[in-house]
Amino acid sequence: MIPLSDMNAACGLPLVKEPRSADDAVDLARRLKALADPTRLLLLSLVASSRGGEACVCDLTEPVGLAQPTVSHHLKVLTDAGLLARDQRGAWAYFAVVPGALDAIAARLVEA
Amino acid sequence: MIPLSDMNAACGLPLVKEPRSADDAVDLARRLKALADPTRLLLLSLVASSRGGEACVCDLTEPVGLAQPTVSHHLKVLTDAGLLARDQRGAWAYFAVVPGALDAIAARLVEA
DNA sequence: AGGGGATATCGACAGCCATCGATATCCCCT
DNA sequence: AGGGGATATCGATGGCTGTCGATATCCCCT
Repeated sequence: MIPLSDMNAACGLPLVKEPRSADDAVDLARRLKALADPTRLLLLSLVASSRGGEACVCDLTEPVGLAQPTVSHHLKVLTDAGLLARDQRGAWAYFAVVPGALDAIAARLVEA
Repeated sequence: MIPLSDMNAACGLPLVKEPRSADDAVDLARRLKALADPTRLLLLSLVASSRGGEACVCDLTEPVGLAQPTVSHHLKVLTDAGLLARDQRGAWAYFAVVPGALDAIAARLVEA
């Protein structure tokens, strides 16, 4: 961590508090990219509002009006970003919203 | 607004609450896209942590390590998304974070 | 009026991404 | 074992986007 005084000296910008670190920006941007898509926001909302808080791909394909591989792709993006949890039960894959995941991102958004 | 019962009948998905509307998803995704970039998160943070809560382009070019047109482009994206306010004072353009803009997006993220 | 500095716009280019059809994989049931 | 259904992966494609240099615009100062 570079001291605030050194950063001021380095870039000449008068700071009143520490700006977000570059690493934090990269990581947060990666998670926000997963959310910054209408289809994925819709999928997230559909899963969250489903009975039991979970849904399988076959339930989601028709509401979003996209082909099955596309829906599967979006669910993978959301899962890789830590927003959805995947639970395989027999031939079906059930997806549920990871508790607190959205809140954590929202908190990082407003904290700085 | 389609009643919840009708939506259940239409898509067969058992819902326990209303999912996010498609229009809301499109609008929120548009704003999140503006945030889903490391450079723009860094710029936002740099502006917010600057003395007086504002900074001009010439102050931001060096900290982010990008060319002036690129920084200007990112600031325009953030301004168009309602996250930054532009104030022209003489030859300089000062940018400041719009109060409550980030909080509003964070709130929409967790509300559903 | 003219010159110099700060910012915005333009055109181009490379890389990423959403989407699809086709196909592969996996699981259950008979 | 084999068939059928649910899901994941692959390859291709069109569109979007981050980046830059060059240029235009605007403002101040002399």
